[in-house]
Amino acid sequence: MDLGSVVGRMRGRGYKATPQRVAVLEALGADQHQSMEELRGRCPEVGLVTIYRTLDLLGRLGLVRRLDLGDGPRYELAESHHHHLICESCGDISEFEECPLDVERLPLQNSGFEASSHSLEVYGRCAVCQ
Amino acid sequence: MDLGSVVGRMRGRGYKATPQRVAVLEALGADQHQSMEELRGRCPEVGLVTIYRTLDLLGRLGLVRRLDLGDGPRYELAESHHHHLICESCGDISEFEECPLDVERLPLQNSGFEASSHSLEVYGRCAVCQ
DNA sequence: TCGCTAACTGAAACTCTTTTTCGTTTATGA
DNA sequence: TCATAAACGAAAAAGAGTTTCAGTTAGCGA
Repeated sequence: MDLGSVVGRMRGRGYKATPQRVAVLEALGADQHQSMEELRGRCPEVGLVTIYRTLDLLGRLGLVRRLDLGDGPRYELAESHHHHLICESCGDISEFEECPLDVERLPLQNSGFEASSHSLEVYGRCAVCQ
Repeated sequence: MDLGSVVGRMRGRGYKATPQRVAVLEALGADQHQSMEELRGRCPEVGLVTIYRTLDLLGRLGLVRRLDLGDGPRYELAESHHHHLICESCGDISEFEECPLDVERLPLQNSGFEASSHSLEVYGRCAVCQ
């Protein structure tokens, strides 16, 4: 999803496409699963409060996902569905695309639960740390 | 794993099995994925600082797992390996035992990553909220 | 069983992250 | 261009978690 369509989607729902919001979106697009500190560094002209509010808004619009991989919250664009390999030794995070989930084995039929998304993290030791 | 063996394991590593630590362990055993607030309610005689320190110690011993399911951290005994269905509407959390992961499809061979554990959460709407 | 000591506890103070408040500014539609 | 609801940001507040430190205790050895 490109920036233009995101801006259009925001306007369509009655939200203003301010320069600050666009800056946060661009910061989010620059890398995967960034911490607040990293995001701040990518848009230093935007006030801290505004970053928090923008992430909240984008989250409610379904455009941004909030992760918690062990060391504080991280944020990523929701379009990038992937999973994480987290090294418990050095903290490095890498991602993989293919979803190793066997949907048939999810206990959804009997429970009446309707799944909309999921999150999978694999913890262990990366190649460097072994 | 029963309380006795946990106490034995702690002593064996040079840690003392104090009444406070036992109380936290019993509180953990009372329910799944509890918040700090719930744990506090289950062992009100233990100081807040000691609960944090005990959870940290038990985590390092591999006896307790820390979860983050969207609303702050939660804690559970590591012995109970299961996954979570989280209702985004009412916040209810239920768990299921069977692991729907297709290990063959995990990209571990080529990456050199050595997995030791994983965490899977499915988000959606529970039967009641639909 | 007793006493020693390293380990442990908890109240208070502190740090860090996130949220709220409120006066000012601005994107957008008419 | 103008009006105005929405948004911004600085400061203050709230909240979660950590550190400090003086007093207490579990567990070992005698």
